[in-house]
Amino acid sequence: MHENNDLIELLRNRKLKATSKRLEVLNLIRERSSAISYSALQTALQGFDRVTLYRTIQSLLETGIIHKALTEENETFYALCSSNCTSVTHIHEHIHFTCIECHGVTCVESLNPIQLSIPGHSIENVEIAARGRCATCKI
Amino acid sequence: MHENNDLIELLRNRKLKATSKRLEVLNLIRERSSAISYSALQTALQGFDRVTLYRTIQSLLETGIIHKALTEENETFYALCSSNCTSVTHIHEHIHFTCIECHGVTCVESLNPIQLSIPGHSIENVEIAARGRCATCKI
DNA sequence: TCACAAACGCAACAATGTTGCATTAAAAAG
DNA sequence: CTTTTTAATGCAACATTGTTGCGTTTGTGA
Repeated sequence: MHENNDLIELLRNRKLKATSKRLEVLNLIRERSSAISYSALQTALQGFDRVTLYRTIQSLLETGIIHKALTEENETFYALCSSNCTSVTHIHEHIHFTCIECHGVTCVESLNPIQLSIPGHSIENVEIAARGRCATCKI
Repeated sequence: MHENNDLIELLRNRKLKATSKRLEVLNLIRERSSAISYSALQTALQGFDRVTLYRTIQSLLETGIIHKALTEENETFYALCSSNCTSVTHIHEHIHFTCIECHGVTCVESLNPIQLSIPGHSIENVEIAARGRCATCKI
């Protein structure tokens, strides 16, 4: 393992052991600009035990290292959290954008911060999923 | 079957046969104020074949009679579409609100219409999932 | 009422979720 | 640096949901 010092620190800050499996998973998620689907993770991680992948994802989710991207696809997508997420604070201001052409899922920042209010309800956090064409597929 | 005439019409408009199974499912979805989870559907529909439920949901989704509610829960929730949805036009302006106390999922209207724009991207539709406390659980 | 197309139920298999437990690897202690 | 402690992994096993094919049943239009 080479340039993983930052990932190792990321894990240790969350009291997770910096194991080779977790580093493999995190490297995969980090190295792409878009979110990665569960099946893509599986495919890339040949020889990885199914349960290990399952539990690795769980612990990374719980500790705020990665997050799920809500999409209308039937698959689950994962992406790295912004640096200030923890198991307690786990809030993203960004939008999960699904391209209806290439099916890539990316985290993009919204220009204008979304301010929602629903009468009688208290709102803790808000997730936004948009569908459309990404810059590459827009013709 | 009693007051199902409107549901029968709804199905026939979409060129779906108004079968007893579909009416059962639609009645369940309609009769509650909140969205219904897959497992709740299954529980309520004892003796329903699993595949039939699966294909019923598929066809109702495809024809714009019901829609999925995106939530951060691990379950899928379903709710009736607004009356003008079809297989082509399938757009909702409302928000899917998940209560972190009672775990109910409801479709609520947003006060101010959300206007998003992402540089370089074309946006076809937007889904918003909010989490918080509903009016009942807000103490 | 009949014929046809659509929907259903069953069987079967695939993919993913989930738990317990023995083994192994990482981190902390000495 | 070695030992001890603790967490993570791999395996087995089972649960849940997704998905397809096909013969039978049901709804609908002729």
